[in-house]
Amino acid sequence: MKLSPSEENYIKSIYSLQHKSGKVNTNSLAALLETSAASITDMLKKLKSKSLLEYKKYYGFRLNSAGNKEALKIIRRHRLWEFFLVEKLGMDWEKIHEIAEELEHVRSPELINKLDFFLGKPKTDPHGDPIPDENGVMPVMKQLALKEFPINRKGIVSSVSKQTPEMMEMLNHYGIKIGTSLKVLKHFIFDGSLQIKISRQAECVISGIAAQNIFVYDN
Amino acid sequence: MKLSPSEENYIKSIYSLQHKSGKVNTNSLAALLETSAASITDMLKKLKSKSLLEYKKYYGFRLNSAGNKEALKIIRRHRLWEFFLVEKLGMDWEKIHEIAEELEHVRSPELINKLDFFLGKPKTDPHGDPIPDENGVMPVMKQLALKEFPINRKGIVSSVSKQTPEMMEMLNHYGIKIGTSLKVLKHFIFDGSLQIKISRQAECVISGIAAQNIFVYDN
DNA sequence: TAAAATATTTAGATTTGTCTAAAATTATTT
DNA sequence: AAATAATTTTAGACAAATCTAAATATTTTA
Repeated sequence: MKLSPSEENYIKSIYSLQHKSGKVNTNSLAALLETSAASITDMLKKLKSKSLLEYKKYYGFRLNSAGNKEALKIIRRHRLWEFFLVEKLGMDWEKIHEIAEELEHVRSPELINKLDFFLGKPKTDPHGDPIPDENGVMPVMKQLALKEFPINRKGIVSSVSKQTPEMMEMLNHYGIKIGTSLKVLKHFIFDGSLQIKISRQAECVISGIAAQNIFVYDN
Repeated sequence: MKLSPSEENYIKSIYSLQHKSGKVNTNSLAALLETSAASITDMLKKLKSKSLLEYKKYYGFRLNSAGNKEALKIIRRHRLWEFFLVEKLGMDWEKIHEIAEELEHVRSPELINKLDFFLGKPKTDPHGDPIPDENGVMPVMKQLALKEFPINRKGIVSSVSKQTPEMMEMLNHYGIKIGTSLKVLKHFIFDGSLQIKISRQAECVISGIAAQNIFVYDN
């Protein structure tokens, strides 16, 4: 199946809307892709004709299993390149997405599998999002809000809900990054705050609100 | 200056024809790009309107200094990616060109400069072709046919003239690759053959014809 | 349940890069 | 130098991906 960069972007965005917000419709997709609703309709017809999409006029649409497979390939490429850009080239988190958007459209499977190997077959990208393997299988890792994480169990920070500058400032203060290892020591019922131990640092206290927005893998 | 992948491919090909064969005309460019002469004319007008090209109808065309600069940027990206594909991912020589053709169109300067640094600022790509630096300057390295290389001086194999399977078979037999370090020990006048010492191997003899087609950097 | 609001699709145009076939220009040959 | 050959350009068409504006369908609301 040959796909143009544009077709790939639509597939990826449909996949993303299906999984993040559940609801996918012409307008939300147009908003995400910053294009017109008319363009969405045009492309839906095209993707349907390529058998990647179920689509009925006015009724709705959704990726079929072939479309899902393609989406997972694109996501795999995107996330592996993001990992490369951060871990090997040392680029900043904020700058990598745009570049990975371009690199992801290079469709050589051999390239991607060798890149995967070179990077040490990472399970997650720098944002903590899982990287599908070469069969399109997402590694399933139980991910919990730090707030819900059991006491005295070692966890690995997997993602944060909003990557605002304010959030980044706070994480920076605590010395928390994706991949940071930590433990919850105690919950204070009074204000919902938590006492935690971050690896190689002294114990500290973090607010309940913060702990709701930091996600951790069981480990 | 924003350039589409297609425009970049034209610029690169014009540069290549100008430097390799000297003569650039509509038909030779059409042959190289595997497209029609009419398409060439169309693009020449466009590149002229973008002030990258001098062009007079029926008369001829050539990159101006802005066009040359763009060409060198594209070549830099291409060769750095080729180096990456071979040296970091371990891909085969034959497969890398096609992939680098795609990667080269990702135009982020920060990406390319970080990649350059990550790769150790290589001077040449896996084929031995020089990689322009970030100012668009080609590293000038004196390159000589092995046949003409002075006796008892250390040289680095920089390129081979024809990359035919026959040539590759022979190079493989001798254990010669791009980057291989060697010395010429003796010239046999009788048949033009040379006795050479390849690093970490026993001395051996190579024919004059072979030695005319293997190029070496002074070192 | 009509009317109004919202969402989606169609119709027709535009841009980019390409094509073929014909016309124009330049080069070569007799 | 005229005829022929080769090269280059133009004219007009096409496909992909987009757009705006109008038409159509669905949903909400009063």
